[in-house]
Amino acid sequence: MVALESLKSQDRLLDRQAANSIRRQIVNGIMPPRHRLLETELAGNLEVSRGTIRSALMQLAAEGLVCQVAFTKWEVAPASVHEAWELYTLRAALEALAARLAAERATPADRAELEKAFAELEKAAGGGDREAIIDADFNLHRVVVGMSGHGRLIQQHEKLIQQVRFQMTHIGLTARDYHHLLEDHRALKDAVANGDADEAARLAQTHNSAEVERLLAESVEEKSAAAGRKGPG
Amino acid sequence: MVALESLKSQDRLLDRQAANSIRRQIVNGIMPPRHRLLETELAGNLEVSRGTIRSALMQLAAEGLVCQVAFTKWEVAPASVHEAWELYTLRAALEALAARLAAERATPADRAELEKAFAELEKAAGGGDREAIIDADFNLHRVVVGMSGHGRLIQQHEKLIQQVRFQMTHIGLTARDYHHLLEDHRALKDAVANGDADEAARLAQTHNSAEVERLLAESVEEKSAAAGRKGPG
DNA sequence: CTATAATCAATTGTTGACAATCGACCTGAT
DNA sequence: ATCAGGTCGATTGTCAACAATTGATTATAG
Repeated sequence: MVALESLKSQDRLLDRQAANSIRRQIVNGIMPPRHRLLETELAGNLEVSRGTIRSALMQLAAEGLVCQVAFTKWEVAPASVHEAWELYTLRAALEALAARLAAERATPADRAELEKAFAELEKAAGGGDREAIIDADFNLHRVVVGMSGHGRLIQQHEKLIQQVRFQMTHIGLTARDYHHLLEDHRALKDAVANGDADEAARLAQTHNSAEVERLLAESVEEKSAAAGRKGPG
Repeated sequence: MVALESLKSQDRLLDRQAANSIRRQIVNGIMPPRHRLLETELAGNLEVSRGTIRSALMQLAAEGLVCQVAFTKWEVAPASVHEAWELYTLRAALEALAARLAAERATPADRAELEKAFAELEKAAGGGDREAIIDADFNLHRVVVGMSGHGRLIQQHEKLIQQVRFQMTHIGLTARDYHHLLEDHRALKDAVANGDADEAARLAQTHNSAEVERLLAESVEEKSAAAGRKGPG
């Protein structure tokens, strides 16, 4: 199965593989924001030509993980509260649409997959493994979006998720307490499964908006703390 | 001014210029949906190397105007009612968010630009030049989105608009009567200018949803007409 | 005549060399 | 000491040759 998957002609291409490798390093925080990327260095590390690396970097730029300054340099995208704000507002809008469509079109198979994804999240929350919870969380959202039957939405959302993960690891956005997290997702799941499109859209919207609020609150906190440290001293 | 614009290092790059050239041909309907693109041919026409063309095609693929089949071919994206449906639902979601943000953040300069864009639309509608009306329409939306101060939203929207134009020219989605079109936009403009965020979001949403409805209605019409022609004959 | 396998031309994928550009460094004048 | 200008190394942009893959064509066996 895995062997067959990896033979998809897309993943055989060297530039895709290179992009995957670099993407992993960015999303997992190995390459920090603003980290400079040298084509020659990457080409050496991954043992492909510069042209191939160039192609990979262009893909990552289209995904918003890398920035290009023409004739000058490539660098890992910046991380900031504003970037995170952009991502969450976009995410709220896209997931609201996805939830609405998913609720309208849910098939029995979809509902089963949704329940399974939620059960995984429940299990992870019970276990308390932070990384597992985050994965299960993202995966549940991915399932909902997948149910929308909206190709562009699915694609955009996937890109968005990668960017969110990147920002999360560097902005240090902490997860909410697991009880609220679980209940939020249960409500969303139920609305989608019951075909209540308006409610599903509303929940998806507010779920993400809540994250934005927390983000901005934390950033104000940090700012005032920083001001306190270096302010009237 | 134009000279300075064209010196922006981005537009100096050959692959960007090539992408712009090909994009124009796709969006203006010179290259029809599913039209095959040969790297060598394009390279010959535009007098650049194949590598440069390849880079341009990758950009256009990221914009959704071109599809790639690995090891096999490039072709212009397909046009269909489903594609158009995806674009309009996405557009409704993005423009609703943009309108909300624009209403919340509008500055006097923004409001002036908005009024100007609306005046242009009014003038075009009075003139009756179809192409001019479409341009002014898109431009008004562009201004609203620009007011959002949301970089990713602006970028996504621009890509979306290009795809919409492409689908429009091939699906043959006709413009609504100018009176309704104008009043819709006036209402949106006023809501944004008055800072009524909820109303602005609602209007942006419904304005686009109405287009989807018309699109689907027309397509059903066509289908039944086609069925009638070849059906019980 | 059909189905299967081998062949081949057309096309895309990858590479290394060459050209253009930029920013840092150095120089020298005011 | 500061700032304008020039030089140079490092890096990105572009190209043309080479390799790999594909789908169509042809040959061949049943």
